[in-house]
Amino acid sequence: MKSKRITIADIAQKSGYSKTAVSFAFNCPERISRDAVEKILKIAQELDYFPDPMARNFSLGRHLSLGFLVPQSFDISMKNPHVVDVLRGIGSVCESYGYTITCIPPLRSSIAEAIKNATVDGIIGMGLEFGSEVQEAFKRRKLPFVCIDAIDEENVISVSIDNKEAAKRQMTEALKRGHRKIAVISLPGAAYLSDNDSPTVAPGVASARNRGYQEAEEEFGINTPFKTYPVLATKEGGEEAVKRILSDERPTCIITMSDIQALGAIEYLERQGIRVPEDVSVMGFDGIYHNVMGKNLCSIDQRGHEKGEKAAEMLFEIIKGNEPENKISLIPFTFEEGETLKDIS
Amino acid sequence: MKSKRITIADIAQKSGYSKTAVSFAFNCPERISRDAVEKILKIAQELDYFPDPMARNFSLGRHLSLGFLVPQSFDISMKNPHVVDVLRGIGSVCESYGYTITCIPPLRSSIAEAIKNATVDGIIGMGLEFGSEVQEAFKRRKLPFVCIDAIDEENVISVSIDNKEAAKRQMTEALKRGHRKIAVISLPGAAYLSDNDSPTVAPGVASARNRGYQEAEEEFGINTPFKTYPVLATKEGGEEAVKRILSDERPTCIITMSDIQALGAIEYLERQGIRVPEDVSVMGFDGIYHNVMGKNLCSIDQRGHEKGEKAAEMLFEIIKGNEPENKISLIPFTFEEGETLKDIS
DNA sequence: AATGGGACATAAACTAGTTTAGGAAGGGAG
DNA sequence: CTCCCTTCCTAAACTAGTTTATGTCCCATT
Repeated sequence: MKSKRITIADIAQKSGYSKTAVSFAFNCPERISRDAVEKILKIAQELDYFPDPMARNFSLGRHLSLGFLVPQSFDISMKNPHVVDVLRGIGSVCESYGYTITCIPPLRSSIAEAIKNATVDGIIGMGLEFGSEVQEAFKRRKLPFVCIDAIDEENVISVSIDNKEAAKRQMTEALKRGHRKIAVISLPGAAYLSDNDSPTVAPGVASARNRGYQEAEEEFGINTPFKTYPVLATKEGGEEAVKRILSDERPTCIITMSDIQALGAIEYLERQGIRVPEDVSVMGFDGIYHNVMGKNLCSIDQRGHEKGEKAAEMLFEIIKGNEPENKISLIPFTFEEGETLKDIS
Repeated sequence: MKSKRITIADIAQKSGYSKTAVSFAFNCPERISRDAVEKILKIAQELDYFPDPMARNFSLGRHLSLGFLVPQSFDISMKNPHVVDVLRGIGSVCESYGYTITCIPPLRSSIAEAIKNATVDGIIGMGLEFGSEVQEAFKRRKLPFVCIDAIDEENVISVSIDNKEAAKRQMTEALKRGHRKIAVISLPGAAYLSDNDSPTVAPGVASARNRGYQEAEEEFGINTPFKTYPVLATKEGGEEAVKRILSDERPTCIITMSDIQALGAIEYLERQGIRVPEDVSVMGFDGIYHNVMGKNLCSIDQRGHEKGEKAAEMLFEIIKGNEPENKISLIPFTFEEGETLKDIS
């Protein structure tokens, strides 16, 4: 007794018209007599029929959806407001195009598997490792693709800020204020692979930023290099990194690669009775928290929303068939003054 | 010269096997000789072929994606961390099922249109108005459907906290601390339609909460009713409401229906030199901000993540064909003490 | 030699729409 | 009366896969 679903053929039969006529009644009523349209729609109404959008999209060779490939598990990714900001930017563009946004988490722990199964017109990746399986998956699917935060990667259309310059600015601001003992809370995974680790892996934002930090130190003539503590871009990551930092020599300034790490760091420090910025300065990165524990967070604003918007717009261009003239699109960043960075000079 | 895409038929031809064999090679290699599988996969590799997931899903009558129907525009919705929290919960369940999450914004400003075009196996709606077109759209699409925050609505499978009780608790805590001049920052849209406004519209969370506020007042024998200021659940909404509140008689306590409204309210108040809680107390609702301007925000924690998880799990049950025994699933809430609510008794 | 079973392969139908190419009918012009 | 042009409509092919029902071949039993 499983009620087979009603199709265009049923409506055609009941109405005495052809499938073509029914299709036209829904999609281009002007190509058919007013009379026929009315009859067909009436019968459709009676039978609670509505054209199946998947069959429709399949037939038309489209999906009406853009994919957002999240770097880690969905749960972790969405805990980072910067990722949410980017998604929001993507979403607002999709909305204006009448597209949905498909959030694509790793499938069976594999990003490549997820790409292979994605039913979308194009994909925006963020913080992606370009391992060979991922490249292979994109190659086979022939899916238009834009990457956020994948500078330095050849042949990838990407959107990001100038991470090296932003990091250089961050470090410079700390050095200008007299800080010399500086710890860096960094990012995990591909992000800290150096350029020559593997030719198929993108160096990622972290190594670009590390170069920026180095350049700043060089300009100040400093040769005691900063120490890095790579952790996930989560509050817990920030806490964990601070624990490790405190078990080493205490720095005067902690530079983080993510506001949410800075949040975790500051909360942990204050719980330990270490005041920010009186005892330790902290700098964020992202520009998503203007206020942390009652203090304005000093940070780099990298306009997540704009990054998302730009990536989505570029992707729509590619889907339309227009290759963008420049592969790398740089979004301007700004340095955000804040109370969490103290002048100790 | 438009290169037609490679299909299973091309691989069948080149390999000398049938379409069936190619299909089996990818999906159930054990049903075909080892030899055939190898040959077919080799040719597929050479031609950069991979089965089209949309055609696959279409053929199998599934989508491998759950829809998340956002209440307002995507941009506004995602600015509210509570919505993000819910989405995160949905996403983590989808991820474990190997599903993607399709975020569905209104299509051409119409939620009904969006539903009609959604290519998903089921939909989770949040804060939805059940206007007749929306009901009609669901009826026609025969899509499994779970609604978050739609208590009181008959025949809808829903997940929420007990909004009336939560609000009653909120108001009671304010009254217990001696507050008598109380302003309520409420929610917009369907949310403040009373029960008899229209039979096709869900009364929504706001009216349930209003009943809770009233009950609390009655228990305290108060007959000067609280005044409500309905605005969007955004920071800007909170600011706007406070402006209006301040142009009326200044209350001793502002109860909001959303933490993000509370955030906007507190920031605006402090910018005006009005201290929280010394001059005015503020209560949030959601339990997403533990810290606002250096103060612990007093709020109701409604476990957005759990709401999302529960809704997704129920939806997967329905998709499997198991109707849930109880239509309404209540998630427990907790009252969060905080420094923004002062005892003035 | 006939029978049975397992392994392997495939033709054809099926998913639910869109679209192309063309046919039939009717009306107006030459 | 013929020709042509609309208007209205439809058969059949097309989207790219899966699946059912069947068939063939080969080998081991009776």
